[in-house]
Amino acid sequence: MADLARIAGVSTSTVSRALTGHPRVNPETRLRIEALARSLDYSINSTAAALRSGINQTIAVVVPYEPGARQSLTDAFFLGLIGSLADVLTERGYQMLLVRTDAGELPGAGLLVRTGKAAGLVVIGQWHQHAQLNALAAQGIPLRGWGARLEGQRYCTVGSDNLQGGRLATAHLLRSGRRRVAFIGDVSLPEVEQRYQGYLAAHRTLHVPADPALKLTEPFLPAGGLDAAQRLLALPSRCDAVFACSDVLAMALISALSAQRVRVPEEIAVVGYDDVQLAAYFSPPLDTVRQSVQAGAAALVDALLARLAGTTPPSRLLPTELIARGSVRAEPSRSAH
Amino acid sequence: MADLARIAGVSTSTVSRALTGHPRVNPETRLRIEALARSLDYSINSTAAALRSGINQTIAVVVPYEPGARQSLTDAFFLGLIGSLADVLTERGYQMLLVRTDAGELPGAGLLVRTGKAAGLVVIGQWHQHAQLNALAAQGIPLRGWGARLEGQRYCTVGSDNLQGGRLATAHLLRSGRRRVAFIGDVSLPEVEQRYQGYLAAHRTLHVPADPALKLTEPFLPAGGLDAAQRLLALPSRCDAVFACSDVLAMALISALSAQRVRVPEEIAVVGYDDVQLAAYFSPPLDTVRQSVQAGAAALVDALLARLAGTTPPSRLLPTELIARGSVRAEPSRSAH
DNA sequence: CCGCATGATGCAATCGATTGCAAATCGCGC
DNA sequence: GCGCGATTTGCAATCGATTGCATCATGCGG
Repeated sequence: MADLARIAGVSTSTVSRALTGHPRVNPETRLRIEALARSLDYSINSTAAALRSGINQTIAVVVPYEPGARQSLTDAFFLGLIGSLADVLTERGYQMLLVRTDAGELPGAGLLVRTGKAAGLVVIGQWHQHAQLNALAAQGIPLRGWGARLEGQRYCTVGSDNLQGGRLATAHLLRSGRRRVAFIGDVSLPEVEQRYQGYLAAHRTLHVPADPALKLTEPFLPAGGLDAAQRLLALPSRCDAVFACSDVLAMALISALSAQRVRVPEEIAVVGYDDVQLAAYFSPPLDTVRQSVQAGAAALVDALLARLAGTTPPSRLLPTELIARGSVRAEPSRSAH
Repeated sequence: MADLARIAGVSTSTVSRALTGHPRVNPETRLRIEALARSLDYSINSTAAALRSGINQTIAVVVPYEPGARQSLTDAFFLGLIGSLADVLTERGYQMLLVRTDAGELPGAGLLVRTGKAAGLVVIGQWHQHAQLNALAAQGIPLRGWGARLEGQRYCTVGSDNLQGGRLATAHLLRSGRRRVAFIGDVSLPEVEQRYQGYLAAHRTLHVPADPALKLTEPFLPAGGLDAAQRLLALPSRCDAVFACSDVLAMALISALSAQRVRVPEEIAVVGYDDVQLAAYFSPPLDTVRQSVQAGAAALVDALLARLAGTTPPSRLLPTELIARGSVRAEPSRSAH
């Protein structure tokens, strides 16, 4: 910048003001400087600018992995959410830092803000780190998380209405005449627990008893779906429907069932969760509870930006929507049997 | 840092040296300063450090969107690649900036490096921006791209061996006895064109004539698969196999075919490309050409870091692998019919 | 007891911008 | 021709570290 100033015959102050769009510069000086900058292809060093002005337009999206297990980031729903976050942040004029960290080291993510790398944090993922997030929030780190709203929460979250989602899915199955609905998911995760509560609520509302033996704990991985199929088929009294807590789980389950020549939806109806892109093209096309990644990403970003601007909006629950396609009741136009 | 120095009774030089692990500090002074820093929970401002030292440990991953069309980032393969890139970069001690930009503005991505936001670029995505990438590379921007190797390329790419992939997929279909194999993909994309060349090569090798009428141009979107199904079924002389250039395309196609009561693989065999996570759980389980996102991400990062270190390794072609499951020949244990 | 090698620390310049305040310039009316 | 307000521009301090070089303390041999 000093060079540029010398060549242009002005001071660096003027160059700085010209290039940052400061109003107190002579318009023609600005034009001259801009042209010169372009011809030298010079552009402002953003590190120095950030240091001096204290303004930071980058947000860190933190995706913890389970402590120890360095499993890679593959979850279809979260990947989609990351894609949408990138889009939304770009649109809002922010940069996105994508950060993987051990869930046990989550408090260390606070450094991203304290060291000035990011203005705030969006935490994404399946985790049990309620307390750690609270600690971060207590340190004053601007923070928004995707997930359930919990008791004693000092940070603010955005998530879909899991209770409603669980209720919708389960009611859909019960209303189609199913009576023994299995639940697959890891209820140690708050979001899943809430879906399970929805599952129970639907049973209560429709006066159908829920059999605790049909609650299967499985991780959010394809292997969980395969395992669930084994366990369901080994049950003394078989189920006639399954509510799986993610589409990936549901698809892996259906795949394992059809390998065992169990027909879906005729013998066992299945509802998933997330509405990932491929759910519509599965066969049978998957009935699922949609949580919109676009809406979720936008809500997360807006909430964080609001926090950075000083306001403190409450946690938000995004509505969920049941998408009926063909894994509960075969649609006449699609059924291949 | 000045405060910390005052409290510790030393100069900021010493604090800096203690905290960055400089050897010329008394070990016990260092311990004292580290303890103090921890108790005040102070940590080095990385913006200032980066400014002064000129060291930048962040890499920008750039994902262009088609000019004008602000379509959101949903491609399963690229999302998976992004996830793996995040993992690999973290492991190598780098931060990852995820950047969306209009493909027409790609040269602007050079600013990320010139302004000091990132040390180098990884460009990901389906694009026609050969010339623009060349321009970036000519400006001296450290750059690696995912994709095909092209004539006159001044930047270096990492990609899977599309020619081999196309050949593997097509030969697999022809060897299963199919004689009319359709090709679905957008050959204006270099990677797809190479897969098409592989498709032709396989026909030549196996002495089967390739019918140009079976080459359908479709974009990499589920809608492309649906459209392809319509067009294939409307053909005067039907095909008995399809090589689809992505798994998403293949799944959407199969979904549309079964809605029309065309059975896969009995009537039409299908091979996809990518081996996305859900391909194995589709029904029928999808035969596909695997490109490993982990290997791809690692190769991209290593190539870029090598470039940053001054060496210039050549472009790399990663091997592809055919995964046979059940969409060409039904596997006995899995067939549900 | 002195000189010197060695290791630890401090001084001050520096990275590349931004910005409050002062100074310079300009135009215009009296 | 002078004074004054409004614009433009420049000076210099500042953001928070890093680092070459000088200085200081220490221990040890002579």
